Amino acid sequence: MQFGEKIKQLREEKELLQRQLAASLEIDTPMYSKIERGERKAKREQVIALAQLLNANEEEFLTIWLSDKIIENVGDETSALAALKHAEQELKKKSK
Amino acid sequence: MQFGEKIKQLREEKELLQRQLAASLEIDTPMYSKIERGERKAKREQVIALAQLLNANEEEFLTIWLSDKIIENVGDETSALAALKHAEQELKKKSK
DNA sequence: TCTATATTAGCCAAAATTTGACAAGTCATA
DNA sequence: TATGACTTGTCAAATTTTGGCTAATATAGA
Repeated sequence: MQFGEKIKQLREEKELLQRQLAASLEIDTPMYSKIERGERKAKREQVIALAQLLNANEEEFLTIWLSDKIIENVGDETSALAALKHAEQELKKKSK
Repeated sequence: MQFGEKIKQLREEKELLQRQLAASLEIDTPMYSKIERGERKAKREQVIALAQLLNANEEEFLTIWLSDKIIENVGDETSALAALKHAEQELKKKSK
């Protein structure tokens, strides 16, 4: 599940309109539409705002949103999976 | 192990100078130095060229290099690890 | 010390990417 | 047709990245 799908799903469950969420985020509707379709990426604060507006878990939202960014920049490299695993190891090192 | 450390290690084992590799890559020495220290990131073709120049495995080089990019853009998010795992799952879906 | 060579630090402008906004488009429904 | 919801396309402004230059620092040998 990607971020755009996620917020679309929740928005529809709550029967909200794009323009309502757009207004809350202080962006225009086309921009919100693009975020929902993954054509543009939300900024961190917007992710947080959306979690609140949609009564969702902020951590989960950030996780999915970050995951989108990661996938976007590994592109279609064949070594993508190996790189992800390598990155995990490096991250664990860093946190120690 | 990050990309910069890796090429530095191999370069020193082979007793090559930064300026020699820089020349092969057609960049100046300061730029090469920055790549080695991770201050700048190499471009894909440079990674491949370096693998050849240092008799190293191209796939491995690309993996480490990609991993650097990933780590750079997850920044210091607390959800970084979870995002990596999530991204792995999404990637696996995509490849199916 | 003096010199030469290797490496690093800082800076800047050009190039590339991202961003936000707008106008106009489609689609469905009354 | 008319309206409301959403999408598409385009554009310039803003931001980021890039490449390369100059100067600083370090290191080793004469």
